[in-house]
Amino acid sequence: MPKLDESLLSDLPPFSLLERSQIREVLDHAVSRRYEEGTAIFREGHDADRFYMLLDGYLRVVRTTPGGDQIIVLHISPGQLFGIAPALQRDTYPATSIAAAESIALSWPVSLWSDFTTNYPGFATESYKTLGQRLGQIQDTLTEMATQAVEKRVACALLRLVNQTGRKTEGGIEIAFPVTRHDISEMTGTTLHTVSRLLSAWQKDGIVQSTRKHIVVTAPHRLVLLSGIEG
Amino acid sequence: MPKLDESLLSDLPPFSLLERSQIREVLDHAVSRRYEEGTAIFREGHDADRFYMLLDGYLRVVRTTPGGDQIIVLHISPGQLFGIAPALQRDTYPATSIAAAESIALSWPVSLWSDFTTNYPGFATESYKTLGQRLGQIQDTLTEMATQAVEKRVACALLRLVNQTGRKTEGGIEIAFPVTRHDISEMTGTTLHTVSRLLSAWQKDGIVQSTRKHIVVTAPHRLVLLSGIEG
DNA sequence: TCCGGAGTTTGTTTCAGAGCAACGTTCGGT
DNA sequence: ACCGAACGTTGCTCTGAAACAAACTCCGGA
Repeated sequence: MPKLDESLLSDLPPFSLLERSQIREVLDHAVSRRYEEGTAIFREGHDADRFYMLLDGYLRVVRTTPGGDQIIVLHISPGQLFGIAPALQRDTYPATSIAAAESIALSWPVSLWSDFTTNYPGFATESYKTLGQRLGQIQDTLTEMATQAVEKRVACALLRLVNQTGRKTEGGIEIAFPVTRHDISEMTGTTLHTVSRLLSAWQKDGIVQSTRKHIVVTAPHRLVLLSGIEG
Repeated sequence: MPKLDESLLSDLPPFSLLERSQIREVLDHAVSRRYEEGTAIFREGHDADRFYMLLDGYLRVVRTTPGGDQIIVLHISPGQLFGIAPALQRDTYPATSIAAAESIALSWPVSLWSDFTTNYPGFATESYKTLGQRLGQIQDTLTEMATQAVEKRVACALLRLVNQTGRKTEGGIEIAFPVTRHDISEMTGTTLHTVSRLLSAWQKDGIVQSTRKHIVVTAPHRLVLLSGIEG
């Protein structure tokens, strides 16, 4: 295993207040690993024995119903902690996370969690902040799911992807990792058929531009309108 | 303000590991207040300046969409912490909480949060545990909302109420606080009409027994069946 | 080069459940 | 005792979106 470079972490919020030597410690305890697209990092219900930080790539966090239906609860972008079940006194992961594109993540054994929170200034604060954001975000999704029609939900989902992972290109904002119609249907609780129809219609209207597994939003403002008022 | 009795808190998880003298301290900083049915304890978006513990009664935690639709995110039962936005570094409450029945709650200024977590053993642990449970619960609801048909959702909602607040009576398990059809519709993202129809049907089948604002589940096992497999 | 599977599109059918409307019932206040 | 408001029930209509069905396209591997 090659030595990890300290600059990997020094700018990321949970570690940004640390001394150089502390970052060294953190890295020395970390395991770095690469995940191919489609690979699971951990699975729902398994022993929560490690916690993670995504360095590169994108993940989807997924829940499965007893009936076999899946839904995508949220996406993780580089620089975010995930699998932080230990912070919540859980002994088992509440969801599955899967690499949506080739990804790299660091991980630590849960036994270090309390060390991290007590010894490293800002780490606990930042972790709980992410947790708070995530809780709020899920509540948003829930509310949206309960009250909005499919078209608005899909518009919102697209906007969320764009805000979280979008990068500017000529002709619009591009979603930075592979997304299928099916993925979007699992974010919005609908069928891939309906999503496909909506995207086709929007493409005809010049709002989006999509090919297989790849979406560019050409007119974000018009998508905001469709999503109902505020962005 | 009368002196509060120490036995109020000594058995509740977040405080159960504390010395008598520590409980005294906690109580001396607390403000106790009574809320009439229908009163808001705090509202979405307002400054998160206090955190709370429900001593008696029941609360609903509610979110409102820009379009004016409401949904009930969760219910709070006696002994639970709520309004713990400060634990998540939020400066504003993410939802509104309303007394579903006459209720009594203690509260403390947020400035004490870090004192509590550092000085009182078990307090931090227990708080984050509740948080974790709540996050898991909301993910459950979200998944359910995204994948299940209305009938199952309503059945699940009823079972959740029963599990959380149900008490045995002759002839079934009774939900311990006033619930309207409209409330249930706001828990399940449907209309009060549909809920009314379902309850009528179930009453005819002898599964529930309801009068205005009051529901008794007479055949919980049959409701479990309707909710789809596991309880 | 061909094959198979994954992803996508589009048409048609069907129905659960929202929307609308009207009425009945219970409750609290005066 | 009465009134008005909040809560609940039920019938009818109509539509959004699921379900079913069938092809088409792209991609990677043998």
